[in-house]
Amino acid sequence: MKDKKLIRIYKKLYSYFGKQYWWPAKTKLEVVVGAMLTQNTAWPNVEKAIANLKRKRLLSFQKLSKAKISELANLIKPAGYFNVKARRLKNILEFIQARYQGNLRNMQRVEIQVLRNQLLSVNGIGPETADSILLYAFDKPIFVVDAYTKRIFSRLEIVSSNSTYDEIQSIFMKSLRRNVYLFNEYHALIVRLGKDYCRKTNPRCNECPIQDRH
DNA sequence: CACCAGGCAAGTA
DNA sequence: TACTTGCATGGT
Repeated sequence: MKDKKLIRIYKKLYSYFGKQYWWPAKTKLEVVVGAMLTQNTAWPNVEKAIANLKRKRLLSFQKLSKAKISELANLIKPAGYFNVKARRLKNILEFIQARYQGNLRNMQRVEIQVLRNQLLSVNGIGPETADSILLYAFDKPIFVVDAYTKRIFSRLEIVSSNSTYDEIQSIFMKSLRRNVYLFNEYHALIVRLGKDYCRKTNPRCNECPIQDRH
């Protein structure tokens, strides 16, 4: 199924907003940590939490692994849900230690669907977090679906409002070339659009670059 | 002041 | 299977 609409919308967004330069992190580990912390949380709050970890020189695999959950919880407070997220960080760290000897480079070589299933088996990693890690930490060609994607594209009647994560993902991946750069920018552009334009309280909705109501 | 943010898991019927 | 609720800080 060759839906050109998705390509058209991508081009519109890209020419309107330009390149988004995601993910805003230097290392794979920082992407993983950021992906966990940003669950249902505004990015600026995640930045504060990560800055706290960096200030304590804790943003390395070994240091994070040694840190107590209570210490992590205390440092990541600005990102919200800090008790839950500290536990979840430990879960992914323990998984990487057990399965990959704590070496993120070992994960890079693993086939995408295999790695995706492994990530999904970790308590605290759902489909969006798994796919964010795959795409933005490991450069795997997979499309990240989030709340904005669902809302905006269901109002455009490209997906239905009761579609599941996998259904929406499948629609995007069937109509787009399997290309890491494209998937990277497209998701980032959707977030940009959703944040800056497409919300009820925002009067700028009129000047929305894809010309519709979301 | 209310609302919500780059979700997820666990509980309920 | 299909909802609902808890988790929590900080920006608008």
